[in-house]
Amino acid sequence: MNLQQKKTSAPDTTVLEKLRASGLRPTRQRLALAKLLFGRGHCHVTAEGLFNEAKQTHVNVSLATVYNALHDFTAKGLLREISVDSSSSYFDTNTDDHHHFFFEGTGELQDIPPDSVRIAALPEAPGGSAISRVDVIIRVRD
Amino acid sequence: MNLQQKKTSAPDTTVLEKLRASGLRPTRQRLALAKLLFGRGHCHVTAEGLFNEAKQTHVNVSLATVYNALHDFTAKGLLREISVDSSSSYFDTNTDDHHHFFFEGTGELQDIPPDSVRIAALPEAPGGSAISRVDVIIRVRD
DNA sequence: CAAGTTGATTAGAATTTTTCTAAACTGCGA
DNA sequence: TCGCAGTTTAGAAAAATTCTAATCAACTTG
Ligand SMILES: [Mn+2]
Ligand SMILES: [Mn+2]
Ligand SMILES: [Zn+2]
Ligand SMILES: [Zn+2]
Repeated sequence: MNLQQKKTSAPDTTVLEKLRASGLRPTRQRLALAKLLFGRGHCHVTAEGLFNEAKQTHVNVSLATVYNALHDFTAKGLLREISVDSSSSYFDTNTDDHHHFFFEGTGELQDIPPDSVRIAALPEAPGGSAISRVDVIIRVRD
Repeated sequence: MNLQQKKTSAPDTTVLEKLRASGLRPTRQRLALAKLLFGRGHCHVTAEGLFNEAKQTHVNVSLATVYNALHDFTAKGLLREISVDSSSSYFDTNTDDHHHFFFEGTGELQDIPPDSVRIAALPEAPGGSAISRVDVIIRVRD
């Protein structure tokens, strides 16, 4: 149950290179998860959600490995983590600077077109600290 | 260990009335927690943090009761819940419309003076949904 | 190219955070 | 005062996340 990668006959070159470029070993588990994450358009996933997708695709990884991969990808800038809700955190395959709608009923996230939010004034970062990110979350009731 | 309220000889009238006005029974446990929360200036607490304060003040409540009280207070508009961090959610005694600095190192929250953030443009709420709140969180590295 | 070394990775186990639900309590009407 | 009904509490359970020991694989050496 702990087989590691074997040379895939038709590797998804794009995803493979994405991992290599970031300095993460393209293991069988990471490749499979990266394919699920980056193989189609941008999406917002939870650990549990990605884990379930993996199961459906017969990709055998533990939930802990899903967390590890999500955190590793985030640390390398391939994903962005978003906290909107105490229930669980979301990971966003869109790492461009952008903001979100959060649908309180369904728990879903949706990107907001970058230009439709404009912040006119921002305060100074307090005492010797530096701004690392500004998150705008528009909560909507559906 | 399950004694309920008994008439306190010198009740904190302000806190007592705050609970009565919101329609929550002013039980011994809620009064004690409300006193910790509202008895001083505005603050941002986690369930665990408030639970520890309670222990230090020899207020005997279970952690589950702290969660119940925080959620009840939030439902009645006495508190506001904030998600910034997957580790745990925060509850804010300041229910006015305002935004936050989040110190990534220490995990602390700090209010931003209301006028120093101005949002110039906001998008329409998508398809038949209505905006319930806009949260701006400025993450800073300390 | 085999074996040994070392650092990276995986995933079961443990921990932390939050919620559920049965029991305890309280307010009210008889 | 007593019993009933809705409310509240908190131990137990569940859900979310992290820890760590075992495993794996890249690299070095012979
Ligand atoms: Mn959590
Ligand atoms: Mn949880
Ligand atoms: Zn997004
Ligand atoms: Zn605040």
